[in-house]
Amino acid sequence: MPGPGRPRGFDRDRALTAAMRLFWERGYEGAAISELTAAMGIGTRSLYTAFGSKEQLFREAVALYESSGDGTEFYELPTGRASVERMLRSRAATYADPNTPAGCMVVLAATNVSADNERVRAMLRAIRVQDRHALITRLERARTDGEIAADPVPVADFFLSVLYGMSVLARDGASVADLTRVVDTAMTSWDPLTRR
Amino acid sequence: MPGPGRPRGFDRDRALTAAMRLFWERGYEGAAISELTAAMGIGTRSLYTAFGSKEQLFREAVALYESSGDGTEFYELPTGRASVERMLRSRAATYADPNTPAGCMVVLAATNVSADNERVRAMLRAIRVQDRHALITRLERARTDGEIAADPVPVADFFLSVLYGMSVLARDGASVADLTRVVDTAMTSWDPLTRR
DNA sequence: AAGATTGTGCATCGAACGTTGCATAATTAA
DNA sequence: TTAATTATGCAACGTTCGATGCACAATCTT
Repeated sequence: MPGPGRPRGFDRDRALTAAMRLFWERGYEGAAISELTAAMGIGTRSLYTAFGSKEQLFREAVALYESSGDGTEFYELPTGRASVERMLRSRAATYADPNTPAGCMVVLAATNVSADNERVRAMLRAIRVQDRHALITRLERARTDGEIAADPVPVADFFLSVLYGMSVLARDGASVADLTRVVDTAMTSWDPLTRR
Repeated sequence: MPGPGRPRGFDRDRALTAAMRLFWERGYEGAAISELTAAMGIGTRSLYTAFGSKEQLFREAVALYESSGDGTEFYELPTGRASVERMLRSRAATYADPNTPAGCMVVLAATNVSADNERVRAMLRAIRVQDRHALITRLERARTDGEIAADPVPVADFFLSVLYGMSVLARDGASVADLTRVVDTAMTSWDPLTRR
């Protein structure tokens, strides 16, 4: 259903994917419009007609990033331990995947930003906070199930810390095998959590 | 020993400290020269006369940052466990100190940069790699001492991951108490490392 | 065929970026 | 006192940033 008007001369989804990759690699401010248009294979005017502004393009890119990766389906696994472990291993594999930029876009793309773009930074933080609460919720269930005895909040923060740190390690060149071993070590912390 | 010429009209160390704080908070590219001069209380020309360029100012700021925090003296503690634990607790306290910007400058100030400033990013990564090898060296000693049985490299990467992740948690608002609990949990991974 | 609507290329906008030239001020050395 | 040397304020540099005005192209609707 094209509607009236001249049809778009490029594939919007492919262009958005290219923008996502560049934002992922360079961060919000590190990716210039001129670089984005080059990567997307379109002109400046087409970018603004199709996406509105750099910030709106970034928001769409983040939404695509989130919908591309595995969501929160690991949290439906029967045990808290399996949920956390699956989450960490899945992320480790994508963070160090040589076919995509290293690390997590939500963690890295706006860690430090100029005063003008604080909104962008706050947006990514909101996603992290939301993900944190999803993890806390899963760990609370693990406690009511009698699987762990510890307070879920610090446990969640511990595994989040490992998760976030893996993004930096990946940026510094860590392989999937390297990150997998990090997860192995992190999971040895699980058993002590079962005891009060 | 002033030497010839008009004397500098400001305290160079205090100005550098102010620059360090702004770089720490906003990152290399996020801190504009105009903001730096405002924070340092000097004019543009004085900044360039005294420090040469933005990149040189940043390098001095990083050097100051490194010399300000505690160095690697925890690695001289008798056990590997005490070394690692002291390092993590010390960093946790500074990362969430309300009197300074949250997190670690070396981790956060150049995680994503534009193509022009890749050198700055590489410089901070070099520091991280160097710190990583200091930790690996300490853990190798722990193994030869018979304190741990595991391979030191993945163990180092695990604790580094926790460390790096704490910077992100601190940026998202974690308190010293929060990070301390993260360290508590991380240290429960130590005992399993002693067994093969 | 005519009108309405939307996309694209070109040129360019104002603002901010990091940086510098120049005249002048303030000091030491001769 | 004079010369040499360094610091500062002012104004501006060239470049890049994100964003836009406008003419024209290409489609749907009537």
